[in-house]
Amino acid sequence: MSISLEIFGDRWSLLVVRDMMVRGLATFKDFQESGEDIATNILADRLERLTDAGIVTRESEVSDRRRVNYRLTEKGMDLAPVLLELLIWGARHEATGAPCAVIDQMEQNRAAVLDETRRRWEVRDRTPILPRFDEAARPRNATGRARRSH
Amino acid sequence: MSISLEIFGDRWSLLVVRDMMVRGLATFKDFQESGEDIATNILADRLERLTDAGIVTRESEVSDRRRVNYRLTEKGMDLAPVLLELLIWGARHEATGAPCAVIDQMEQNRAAVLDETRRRWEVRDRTPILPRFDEAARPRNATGRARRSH
DNA sequence: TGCGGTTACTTGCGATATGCAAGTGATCGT
DNA sequence: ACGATCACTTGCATATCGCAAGTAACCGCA
Repeated sequence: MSISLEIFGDRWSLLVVRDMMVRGLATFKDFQESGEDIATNILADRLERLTDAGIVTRESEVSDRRRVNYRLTEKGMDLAPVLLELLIWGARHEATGAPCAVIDQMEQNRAAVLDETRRRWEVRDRTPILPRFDEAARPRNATGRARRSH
Repeated sequence: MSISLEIFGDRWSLLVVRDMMVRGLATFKDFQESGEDIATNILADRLERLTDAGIVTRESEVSDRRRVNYRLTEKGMDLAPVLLELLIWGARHEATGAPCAVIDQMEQNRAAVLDETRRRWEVRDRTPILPRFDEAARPRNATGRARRSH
């Protein structure tokens, strides 16, 4: 597991994987615009490392050769249980803006959530499983913008 | 979950938690001697952050006041499922030295493993659940020592 | 009561990684 | 042919890491 942490031992790698898995992000631009505020050089570096580690693959689109699509590999998809547990933990302990009902339901149907996630991956269905609850764009606080301190 | 990664988004934090949970490490010295090769300043920093985050508590021993015991909180223990899944993932994909049989068995008895882990925590039983499979001290390679490159 | 050893840390400092802003080159639509 | 788009680089300031050495509180023992 120490080896795993040499891959994921930073703030961005797992986040990138999660965003691919549950939010359907696939291109460099997707990540830039995702609201995660990741610097472009870091993003490039993390995508490279993840491909080197065999967790994602790079496939450039035939219809538009500027475009590169990143896709999780089998190995990457096998991280789904880890991410699910981390999501549940975060929701329970860290005040992510995720509605309790949604989390409770995921917690009681772990297997179903994982199955559905995998099914979408197999079919290349990129519609997000989860929206962005956390950090910004919360429903019930007035400003919604300009929260930068942490 | 991005919030979780602000806590665990580094190479050591999760490792410290894991070592407390499954190897029964509790003191500063335990970690220094654990073979993880973590620098003392980093260790001090991570232990402080983890206590600040409410994941471990610091309790100085009454019989020997030099000694400080770190212990996982409830919140820290709730990371057990995450760590278990990460362990399983690593064993499957990253050639840790863990025997397949052990992993298979854990995978099929997730709930039992988690129950046992929690029981030991409640009873303050610190005998390790898992030894160190990974990295050093592998049984079947001749040298065993002097492996520093990565 | 003094003294060496133990425990849990700091401190200093060079090396590495991060984050921002700006730039580059290939490709596309018109 | 030209401006826009996409996927990155590059330069540079700042933050974090990691090693080695040092320190302060405390313990056991003479």
